[in-house]
Amino acid sequence: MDVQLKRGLLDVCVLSVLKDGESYGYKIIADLSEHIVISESTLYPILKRLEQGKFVTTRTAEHNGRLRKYYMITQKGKQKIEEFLQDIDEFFKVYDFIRRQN
Amino acid sequence: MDVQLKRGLLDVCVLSVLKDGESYGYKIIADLSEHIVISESTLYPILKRLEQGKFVTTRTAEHNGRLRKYYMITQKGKQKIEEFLQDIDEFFKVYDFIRRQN
DNA sequence: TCCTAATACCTTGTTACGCATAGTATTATA
DNA sequence: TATAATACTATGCGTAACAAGGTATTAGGA
Repeated sequence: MDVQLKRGLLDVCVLSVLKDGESYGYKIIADLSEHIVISESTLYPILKRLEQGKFVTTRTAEHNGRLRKYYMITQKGKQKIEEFLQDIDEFFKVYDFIRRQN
Repeated sequence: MDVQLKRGLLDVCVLSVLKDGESYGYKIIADLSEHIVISESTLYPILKRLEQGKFVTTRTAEHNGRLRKYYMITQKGKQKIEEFLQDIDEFFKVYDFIRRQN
């Protein structure tokens, strides 16, 4: 997908995955890959941002001798999804405008 | 609208306005303002990019003693709109994914 | 007459963010 | 024993929105 179009989606995509239950970096990429391509160097900064903004909380747990950082969506995170779903109406209206002559 | 969501739309919005006929900076802002907020410091770099990418051509003409730079969409510019309208399907699919739990 | 708004263009600097590349380390598998 | 998979992180680049500021002319109202 076009990079600029993705920018409006990636944060919410990650939150949306976490709404199904806690997850961790590597798995989020795998789960999202069916719907949108997201690389590690894109996801981890997003997760950091989301954590700093209190849209997610984290816990670190050992799994097969390796540390895994689990991310859980917060109430604020769920609200952000809701806001997105409301804001998107404006997007659709502009889309209709662009499509008007076709 | 959310800045990140806008990023996928602004270029195509400008091209879309020009598809109705040639126009100039100030008027493009006015015409678009019904649909999307775009400031001068956002539009003029966009117009420059579009011109460099041959999506628009320009002519400068005097109007009431002032110079106006008119922008006209090219075939390549019209193609870019078409590509957007095709790409947007992916966007909608991701949108459906985000909306799935609601 | 003077001032403000409107018209019309442009540049600079800041900030945000996607992503390629690279680095580290462990476990599973062929 | 080597390679793929798992798992996380940091650095640097390029793109783009936008606030702020600058220049210049014309129109209209006080």
